[in-house]
Amino acid sequence: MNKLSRDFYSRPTAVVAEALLGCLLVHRRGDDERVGKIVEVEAYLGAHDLASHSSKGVTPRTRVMYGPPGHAYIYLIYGMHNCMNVVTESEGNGCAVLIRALQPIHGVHGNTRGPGLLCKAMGLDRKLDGQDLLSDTLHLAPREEPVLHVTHRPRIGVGYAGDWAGALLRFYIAGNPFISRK
DNA sequence: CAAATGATAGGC
DNA sequence: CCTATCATTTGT
Repeated sequence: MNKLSRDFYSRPTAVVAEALLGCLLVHRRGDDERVGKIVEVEAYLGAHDLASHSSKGVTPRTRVMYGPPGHAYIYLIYGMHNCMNVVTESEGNGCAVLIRALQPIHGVHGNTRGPGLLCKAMGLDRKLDGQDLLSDTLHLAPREEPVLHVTHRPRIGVGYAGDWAGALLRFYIAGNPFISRK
């Protein structure tokens, strides 16, 4: 199966974020298998990161984020779009990596340039919130080719986060045509 | 630039 | 209970 291991996720969030670039996201429902290559991510740190949902502490919504690593944190944003994250570090830390864009590999139809769009194209929604990423239903697989150059930028849409708004925690594969924005 | 659209968190 | 806000997308 070649899934990324629990240990892969149990590392500092920014390290995991960069390591996820080029890896494959696999969602299986019955006969339907959809695979996309991760080309853009953002790291969300723990309670001290004002851009992170975990800065509100443990709530019904952030429960999964504060749970053990290697699980999916999927939430509804703006009443209409789902966003998928991967929980990192260790239980109680509230860290995760937002997947922002994919390059379609197999069985994926539609636009995957943006966190809401890729969830729609991959068939991901909140029913998968808390899903174990070592499962067959939803998991990640190692990159098949090395990622040569990574670009670092401030995260998108977090202008409310004060000093954290400018942190260079958005990473993408330089030159990849499936990035959500320049 | 503004609307769509509903869950969430915080205030009262 | 009430309401401002929101890790977005789409159309004008």
